[in-house]
Formats: sequence, structure tokens, C-alpha cells
Amino acid sequence: MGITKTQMFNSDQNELAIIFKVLAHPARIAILQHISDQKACICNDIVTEIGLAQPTISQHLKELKSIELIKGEIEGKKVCYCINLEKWKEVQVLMNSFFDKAKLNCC
Amino acid sequence: MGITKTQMFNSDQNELAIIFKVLAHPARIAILQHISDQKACICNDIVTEIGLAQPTISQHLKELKSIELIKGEIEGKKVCYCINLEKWKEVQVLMNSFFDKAKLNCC
DNA sequence: TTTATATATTGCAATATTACGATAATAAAG
DNA sequence: CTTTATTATCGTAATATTGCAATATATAAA
Repeated sequence: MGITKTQMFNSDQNELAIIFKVLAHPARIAILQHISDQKACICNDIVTEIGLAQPTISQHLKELKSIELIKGEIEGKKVCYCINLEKWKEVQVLMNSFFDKAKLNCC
Repeated sequence: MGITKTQMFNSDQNELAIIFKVLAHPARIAILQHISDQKACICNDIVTEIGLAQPTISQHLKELKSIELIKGEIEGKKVCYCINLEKWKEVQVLMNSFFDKAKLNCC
């Protein structure tokens, strides 16, 4: 159907999946790299750096904001986006705790 | 368009995005947890545990196999899936190196 | 060989995502 | 107030994903 049966899974599984989904696009990876490299944090500069249309970048930024990986500060008519380090670390811990649980005890 | 402009991004960005995309579904998170918890590694047991239809689970397993996070061993008429620990750790390292690069040097 | 069991593949309907043009909203500059 | 610059939102076309019924494939059991 194209619709994920969210109700069949627990909230941890759904939360992790949502985080992974936000990260599951090369443009969003690139945006995060540009922001954290300080190459560009102003929306329009990111548009120039990456080369997708402005509405497309704006949409990607919105998705990154939706899980609070970045925050946008309004500076006059520009918006400066930066990494939300608190959430950033939280996400990293979450992923690592998922990965650390895997054991090699299979058949 | 719905099509990702892969050619605009470098191979690291695309590789990371593909890995995140495979992980971006609660059913696939659940499957990995079941396998690594040893609750179920036989395909049909996973179907019973999770409650999605057999073809659906089979498709999710295929996607997990596509990036080699799991491998499936044929045991008679059954297939035992287990975590590919080598790739598993490789993916974890890749993610951490991405997350470790973020700095708080923004405006 | 026939039947039962386990998994994979195909085809399709429902829904989601990606990208962008057009346009709205907002704020600084003139 | 008007213009310009920057970002967000809306609408929409193209494509991708999800889930499952039907079916194919493969092995074991009878």
C-alpha cells in the first residue's frame, strides 16, 4: 500500500526509523556536512553550494528541523541554520545503543 | 519528480544515505532486533513475531541483505538469517565518523 | 511421485517522497 | 510606501515505497 503500519511497532522502533528516514537522503547529508563544516549556514548559501532549487533545499531543511537536528535562527531577512548539538549527540547515542545490541549468537 | 538527484552528491554521501534508507523502516529495525536478540532468525518465525505478511517480510529481508547487514543461510527448506557482524561494525563506524565531524562553530 | 512446508518473485493498488515553478510572507533598503 | 532580497509554502508531476494476493520455486516428508 505504501503506508507504513506504524501501529505494529513500538515507539523506540518508530522513533529510530523516523530519524534514519530524515537522514536517508544525500542532500540532507550534504546539508548537515555543509552546516557543520561551516561552509554555509545561510539557507541561500546552501542552495548555491548544493545546486538544488531553493524550495527543495527549504523542504529538506524543514525535515531536518522536524527532528530538531538543526535549528534556524532568523537574522534579519536571512536565516542561519546550525547543528543542534544536544539533539545531535542524543541521536548518536541512540544509534550506537541500537548497534551495540547486536550479538553473533545465531544458528 | 520523486527521483533523487544522486549524481549531484559524492559517493560517501550517497552511500550513507542508502544505509540510512535501509534502516528507515520500523519493520526492518524490528527484524534486526529479533535476529540479534535470537528471538527469531528463521524467516517464518520473523513473520509470526512481527505480524506482516510473508511476502512483505521477505522483501524487507531482501533490502537488509542488499547492503549486507544480514546474511541468509539455507538450512533445508528454511533460511536462517543472521547479522553480518563485519558489515554491521563497518556501518556503525561510518555513522560515528559522520556524527563526530559536527562542530558547534556556527553563527 | 505426490504432498506439505518454507521462502522468493511478480503484479498491482495505495500512499509517500522528491523536485520545482509560482507565489506568499517577511524584513531591510531606498 | 515601494522595491529588493531571502525564505517558506502551495500545487503538482514524476518517481519510489509499502504491503499483500497470487504464484513460482525449492526442499523435505509421506
